[in-house]
Order: sequence, then structure tokens, then C-alpha cells
Amino acid sequence: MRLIEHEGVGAVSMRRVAAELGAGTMSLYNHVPSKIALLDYAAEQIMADIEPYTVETDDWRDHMRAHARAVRDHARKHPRAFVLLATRRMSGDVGLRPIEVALMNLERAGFKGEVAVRVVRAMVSYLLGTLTREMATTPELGGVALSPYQPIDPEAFPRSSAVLDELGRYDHDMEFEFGLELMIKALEQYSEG
Amino acid sequence: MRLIEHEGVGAVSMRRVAAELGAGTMSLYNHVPSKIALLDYAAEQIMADIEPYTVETDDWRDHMRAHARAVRDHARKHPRAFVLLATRRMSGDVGLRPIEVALMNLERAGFKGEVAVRVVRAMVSYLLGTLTREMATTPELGGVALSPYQPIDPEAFPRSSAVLDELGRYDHDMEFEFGLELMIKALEQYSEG
DNA sequence: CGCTGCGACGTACAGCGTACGTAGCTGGAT
DNA sequence: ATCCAGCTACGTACGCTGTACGTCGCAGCG
Repeated sequence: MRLIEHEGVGAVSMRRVAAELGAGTMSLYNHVPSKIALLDYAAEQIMADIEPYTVETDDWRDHMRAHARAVRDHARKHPRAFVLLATRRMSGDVGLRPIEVALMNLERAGFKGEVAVRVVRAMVSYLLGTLTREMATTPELGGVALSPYQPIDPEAFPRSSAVLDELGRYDHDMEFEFGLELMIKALEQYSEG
Repeated sequence: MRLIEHEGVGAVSMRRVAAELGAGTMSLYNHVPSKIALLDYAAEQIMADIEPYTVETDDWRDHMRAHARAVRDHARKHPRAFVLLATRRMSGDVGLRPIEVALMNLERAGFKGEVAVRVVRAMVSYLLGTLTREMATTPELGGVALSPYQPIDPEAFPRSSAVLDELGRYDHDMEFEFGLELMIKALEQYSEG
């Protein structure tokens, strides 16, 4: 985990890990069947370390906001490790816990059964999408910090060039909250109609 | 592209590509500065190949549905190649064109300027999230096709075990449309109030 | 005492990206 | 006609990767 957070997933090699542990390279294989399994385990660890949120009200919206923000906070604290979660599918208790929490909360909002599962999945998709994109733009290692847009041809892309400033600016806080509120609005309306 | 689609991004090596082209490995470097640049170019190609949607009405909702479905259809046609888009940020004309189309359509719905950009980004995040997840579960190469959930402890996870069947089933069509309609509902409400 | 199993370790192999040096050809300048 | 610059192709080599395989020593048990 230390290696991942300091130098990124790409820096993880069996030789590096073994050296960091002061052990022989192949000794690792007595504890882990393959490198993939090692990274799977690291991903589980990251997922398990997401801090449980606390909230004072009983409003499902506040719970949803708090839960989403807890995930995002965790991602921002471990940006290089978080990418491991994007592609992996978690099947154990570790992956089930946040789902259980979400289902519990959605029950408050009147969502049950199949629909609740769909809502959870839509939410997870949005979260994974924004956070993956946000982490990809953090300046540390490879991320583009500032405006990646050269002057745009206004004839070919009139709308884009009209909002060129906004396209080049990234206010991740704002954008995250915007998308989150969008989802909440949608769910409010869904549960009513 | 042939190599990516048949054997996945992981099978792409400079030696393989060169062999496929009947050329020497290092000859590739006369046309491409690095392997990363090669994959960047492949990603651009994939993005450029997304088929423009056609729609008969002027309703922004129908346009949004058609656009989203066009992206998904493309992703499903080239599942192994599509993952290249998840992490990359496109800055040229190729990346701008879909944005321009989206902005044009959002104008119909009354979204302009900064807000329109935020809507586009939220939409892109959702699309990238669902499609990444969907592609990760396609049975071809590495995907888990059927229920990955072992029997769940009903005491620890009562809600999850109540919907165990749904958790194990993936109806990607349904789920995609569900999330899409959720976003549309949210935007409708947003533009009204 | 001897055996069995497990953890640690070194060696080796096939493959990777690419830096570097070296050819051959081709078009323009002299 | 001659020469040279620049482009493309290619082979070799370096340092890295994941891991299959064989060996060694030690701990626990019959």
C-alpha cells in the first residue's frame, strides 16, 4: 500500500514489493498466488478502509450525500490506489457492506427490491465515473491540471468555443456536488411519480 | 486495432504490432514516438468512429437518448478497445465533436454556459462509469457472466440477501436505460425549478 | 530418530519498452 | 555529376517484468 500510494500502481512489481519487505522475490508466492491476486487484495483493502459516514438526520438525501462524500474523500486521500477499484468487481463482504448501507438508506426513500438495486448501480456508476475522471486530472503523476484546450475554431465548434473558459476549468468540488444533487433530484421525482 | 479487438489491449506490444505489420520492431518508432502515443492514437480512432446518431424529433430528451445509445452501441461493438477511453482525456477535435453535439442539444433544453458544461460532464461521468462496468462484465476475457454472489449471511446483510437474485443478475440494457432516464428526469426538473 | 510439509530463496526463461548505431534510398543543392 | 541531408528500416542490447521450477533449512509429529 505504501508503494502504491507513493509511486503508483505501475511501480508495483514483485521485485519492488519483496525488496521493500526485505525478502526474496519468490518468497511472496508463498503468501499470494499471483500479482493479480495481490492487487485484488490491495483493492479490497482500499474498499474496506472507506470511512463509515455519520449523519444526524434521518433524511435519505443527507445519508446519500454523506455516503457519496465519504467515498470521494477516501478517493482523494488515496488517488493512486483508488484506480484499482474502477475495474475490479468485489464479491466478498467488503464489497457487500456499502451496498447494504445504500440499500438500507434507499429503503427510507421508498426504494425496494429490483428498483433499489438499479438505483445503487446507477449511483455506483456515476461515482466511479466522476472519481475516475477526477483522479485522472490530479496534477500528481500524469494528470492535466490546467486548461488542456487550445484555442478552438469557432466556426466548427461554436458552442464549445463560447464556453471555452469553462471547458478548461475544473472545479471538482462543484462538479461532484452538481452531479450528486442531480441524482438526488432524479430519485426524489422517481419516488413521487 | 485488429489486435486490440481480437486479443485485448494487453496483447498489444511493439513486437506483436510490428510482426502483424510485417516490419521490424523498431521501425514503428519512425512513425510513433512511444507505445503510449500509439495507444493514445488508437483511443482517438475509437472515439472518432462513434457513429453519429440520427433522430427525427426536436425533443432534447430524444437527442440525449440517441446520443447515449450511440455511445453504448459503439462500446458494445468494440468492448476491448473501449476501455482505452476510460482513462484518457481527449483534447483535439475528436474529443470536442461529441461535446459540441451535446452542448447544442442542451441548448434546446435551456442549458447554457457553465451549467451546460457541468451537465455534459455529469453525463460523461455516468456514461463512462456504466459502460466501463458493463464491459468489465462481458464474458469474453475476464468478465464475470453469472451471479458472482455466494449465499449471503442474512444476519449481517439482511437487505442484500433479500435482493440476492437481483444482485446476481445483470440486465445491462435495462440498467443502462434506467440510469439514462434518471438523468433525463433530473435535468427536466432542474430546468424547470 | 526420521519423515513430512512449509517457507524462503536463487536461477532461469520468455517477454517487455526502447536507446542506440547502422545501413539504404531519395531529393535537392552545388 | 557529385555530394549531402534526411527519412525509413532494421538489429542489437540493456534493464526490467511475472513466474515456473528446484533446492535448502527448519519445525512438528509418528
